[in-house]
Amino acid sequence: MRDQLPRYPGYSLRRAANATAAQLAARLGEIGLRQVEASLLLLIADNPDVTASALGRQLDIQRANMVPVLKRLEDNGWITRTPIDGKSQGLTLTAEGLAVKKQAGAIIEKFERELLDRVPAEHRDHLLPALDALWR
Amino acid sequence: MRDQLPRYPGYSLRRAANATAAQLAARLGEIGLRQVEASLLLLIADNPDVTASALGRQLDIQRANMVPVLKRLEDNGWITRTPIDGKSQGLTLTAEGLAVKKQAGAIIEKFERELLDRVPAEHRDHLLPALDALWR
DNA sequence: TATTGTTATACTCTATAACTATA
DNA sequence: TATAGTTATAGAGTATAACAATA
Repeated sequence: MRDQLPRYPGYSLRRAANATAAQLAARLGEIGLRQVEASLLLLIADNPDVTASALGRQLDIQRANMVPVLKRLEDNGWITRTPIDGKSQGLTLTAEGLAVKKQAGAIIEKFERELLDRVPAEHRDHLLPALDALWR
Repeated sequence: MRDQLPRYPGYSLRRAANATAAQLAARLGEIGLRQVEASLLLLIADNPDVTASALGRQLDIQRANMVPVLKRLEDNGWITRTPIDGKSQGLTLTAEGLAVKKQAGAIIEKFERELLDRVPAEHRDHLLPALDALWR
């Protein structure tokens, strides 16, 4: 079929993102994690007592949509909430949460290494700077 | 906030794809189109009498999920279906569909040009080949 | 047997509005 | 006034199973 769409970088960007996201989702799925949950565990590990709102801003996820995601992390015993003041609560990993975070981190590190390996060497160092220009 | 995620090309790939997709969606929304509809109009224009199944394979969209999308294109009078054999039907743009396709094509061309312009010159030519390696 | 088009369904992701309580 | 957390809800996008008709 005649298809000019792959010549568009924006189109290929989306296809590449979808393809790689599906691969990572499959790997994280093996330990019962979704991508957003893995991202949250990594962020919370590096930022003890972070608030749900701050995490949402960092990941571009609306406050309202954080609620069910964090509830699942809490129900699994991976995070705890401690009051900061009357309206904010700090999120911190439990020991179990830290163990899962380490697993997730290892999966992600391996995935990202393999992803970069698939990029031809002459283009490899250009990928991240080019992507950065499109969203940061 | 401490955030190591942007150092991962796979993460940045997804963030960049989300950010740029949102921008294109906004522009296509001004003429009442979603991205998948624009892609379909472009593909059908280049492949008269293409089948729904073939389009789905090309865009990685399941047959079942093509039904409501194509129904909307048909309800708007942008495509017509003509029987090929007893079980297949060819899709072709109407004159109205072609007019909308041209508008969509112009929006996409402009969007893609501006997207590439945002990538620093030294990285620009590497973006598409790097992305291609991740999904094609 | 494989393919096409279709229906039904469910799950995820995302966006918006609104509310309470607190800073 | 602005922010944090929450509830409810609606719209997309996506995945699976199943079916009839046809190749």
